[in-house]
Amino acid sequence: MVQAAYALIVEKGFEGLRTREVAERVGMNSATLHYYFPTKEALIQGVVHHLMQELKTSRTTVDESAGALERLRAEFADIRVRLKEAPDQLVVLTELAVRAWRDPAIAGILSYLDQGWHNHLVSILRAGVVEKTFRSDLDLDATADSMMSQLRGIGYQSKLEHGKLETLIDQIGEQIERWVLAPAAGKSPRKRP
Amino acid sequence: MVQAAYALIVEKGFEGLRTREVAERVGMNSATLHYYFPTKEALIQGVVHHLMQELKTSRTTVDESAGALERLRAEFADIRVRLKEAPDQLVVLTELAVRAWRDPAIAGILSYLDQGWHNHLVSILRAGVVEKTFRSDLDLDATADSMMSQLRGIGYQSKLEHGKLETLIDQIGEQIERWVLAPAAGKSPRKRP
Amino acid sequence: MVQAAYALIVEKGFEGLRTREVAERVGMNSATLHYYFPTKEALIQGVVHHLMQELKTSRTTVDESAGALERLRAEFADIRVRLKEAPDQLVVLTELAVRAWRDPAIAGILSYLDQGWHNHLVSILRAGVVEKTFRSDLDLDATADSMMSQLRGIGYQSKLEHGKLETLIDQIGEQIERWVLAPAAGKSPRKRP
Amino acid sequence: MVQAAYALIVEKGFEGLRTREVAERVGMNSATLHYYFPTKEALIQGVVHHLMQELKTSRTTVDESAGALERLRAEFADIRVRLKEAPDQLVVLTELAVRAWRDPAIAGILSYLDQGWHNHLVSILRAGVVEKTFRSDLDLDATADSMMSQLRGIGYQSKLEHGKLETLIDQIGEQIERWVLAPAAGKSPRKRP
DNA sequence: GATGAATGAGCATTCATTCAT
DNA sequence: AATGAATGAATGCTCATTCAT
Repeated sequence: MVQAAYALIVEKGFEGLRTREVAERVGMNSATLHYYFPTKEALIQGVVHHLMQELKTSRTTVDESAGALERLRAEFADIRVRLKEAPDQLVVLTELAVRAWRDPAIAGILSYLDQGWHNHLVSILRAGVVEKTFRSDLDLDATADSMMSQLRGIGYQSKLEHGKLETLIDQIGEQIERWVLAPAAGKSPRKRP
Repeated sequence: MVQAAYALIVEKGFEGLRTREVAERVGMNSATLHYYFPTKEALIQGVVHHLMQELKTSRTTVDESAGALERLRAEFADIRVRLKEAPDQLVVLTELAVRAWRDPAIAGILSYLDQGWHNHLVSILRAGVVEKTFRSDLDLDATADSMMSQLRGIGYQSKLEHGKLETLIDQIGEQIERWVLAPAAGKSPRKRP
Repeated sequence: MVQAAYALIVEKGFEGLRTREVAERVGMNSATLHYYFPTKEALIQGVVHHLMQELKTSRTTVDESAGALERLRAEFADIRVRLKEAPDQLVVLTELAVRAWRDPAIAGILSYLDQGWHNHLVSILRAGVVEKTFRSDLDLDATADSMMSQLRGIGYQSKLEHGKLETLIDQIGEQIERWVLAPAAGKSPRKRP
Repeated sequence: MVQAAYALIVEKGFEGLRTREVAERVGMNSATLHYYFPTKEALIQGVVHHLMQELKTSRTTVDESAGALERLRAEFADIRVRLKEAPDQLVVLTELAVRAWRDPAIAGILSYLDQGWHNHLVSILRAGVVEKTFRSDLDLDATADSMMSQLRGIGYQSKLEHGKLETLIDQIGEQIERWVLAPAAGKSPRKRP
């Protein structure tokens, strides 16, 4: 039900979301749909919450004991996996982001999500600074924000052909690493094992 | 007329665009509007072309003789100026980008625009490499793409408060410069092997 | 159950009567309501019968041995009391009267009620004529009908402020008495003791 | 258009008024109806104003120079004529009166109408007192109100068979005259010349 | 060129009623 | 007896588009 709506949004966008069609896909009367979601808005909220759940469960697992760099790379890996296996998430998220411009309810939810992401990134960066893997003069908040913006930029293009996206992520990942890493003495830190 | 539609899209998004309201704002009958733009799609095309024109005329002027770095910085300056003086352009552009996912006509136009932008960036980067300001091993296409993605990521947030956006651009600008610049002789920490 | 419907009709009229809301107020499922009243019409019938019961039990008590004038005045007193203590009855009755125009079932019930009222009034009037308190040339049926019409007129305004209604009843009561009473020799018949 | 709605209300009451059906009767698309009356409420307002117009134009004409009694009788004659020739007016008016209980907009219009009627009656009564046709101790306001209530009571029964209504009006008319007229010296005031 | 009027196809939502449990 | 879930048939209203003038 929520998933039918979800799929429909992926296909036709919020603009093309029709309660009738959602009901039809689930194989129920449109009145029945309204029995569960009294209003279209409520249905959308359902979709939003569904998406939130999916976004919260990260796609990649890292040891808590892992180093900051590894955890940072995991972030990129996460996006990479999502882009490949569940690009729909990014699609809906983007539609949501645009809709949030005019819908305070969605804006609220999204900003809550962003806050969590921001904090998560900051904690990684801070850990990196502490363990001296990352530059000591790193502006944690600003760097987290710029990372988010860059990753978002990628997400916004989730309909691109996959190959191009891979290259994009790699390049931006490297760029960020180069930005973040402490200048190592003698050997290059940015080589991947 | 096109401008009224443009303004309406900024205010309410594509979803909230009504031919009647556009006509009303111009002070004409909605039938008259349909005389000029036989279909809503045509009107949107008009808006798209209008936007294209505005996007093409860059907001910052640089000497043709300027160095590559200067020209690169001008790109960022351009976004910064737009974000301040004409954020509407970015708003509509973003809406358009999302709509392009399902509308091949718009997708075509946008990809044409992107092509132009890509080529422009590549030419800057190539110049930088030639004049040895930029790294000689730079992947021109990939770097141009990543720049575009990053700048787009910023544009997508054009409704953010202006202060935060400034910081964002600065940070990303610096990041890209660090990525692109040739290692100065002797003490560059960001050296590639 | 019937009372919940009754109350709802008072609040929102027949137009605003929803089976779901009735069930809700009784604290039961709307399906259960339909178990007892298979149709909305049936529920309304229930309300009608409930109202009939309440209307039949007069609000004022008079000795059977009382004089015709006294019994006539009791009729007015009855309305006056109802208007004060149970205006809802008149409200529902009025709604019902209007509905009866198109609903023969209700029309039947109401006309039965009217018949009873008519006969009751006629019996009072006849008694008055017999005991010579009332004019001998009184047209019993016509007078009863006109009384009913006048009292109904009052009932139809049961949402008026109470003070005005009191005055109205008094005035009309006096008027009817003046009409009905036999011309007394020498003194004015319309003075109340 | 308004007339179709008017007719529909007469037939099925406000409860049975459907914009679609109104449009259908006029032979137009229901969207066209909404072009003229953007909302159902607006359509009803149209009906109300139409009715007001019809109610204002009295059905009987009396010389301005006529005596108070004659003018009073004209009032009754007016109702009698309406009841015969345009009972619909009374039907709709009654529906309106009931609806006014919950709809302030209609309540306002109706109370405005009542005010006019009240003033009109008072002016007749006052004239009668001045010319000494009517009792000098007449409470003008109260009498006007009671007359209105009584006439309304008749209107509320406008679906009755015509014969009964005639009798009703006559009886109540006589009653009111008896109430209002100054006691003539020597002969009964209720005899009609 | 311009417009008032008209319209078809839809849309979210409502509501009395039904049905399996 | 009771109920959660389901449903068909509306219902008021919207909107891009068309058409006669």
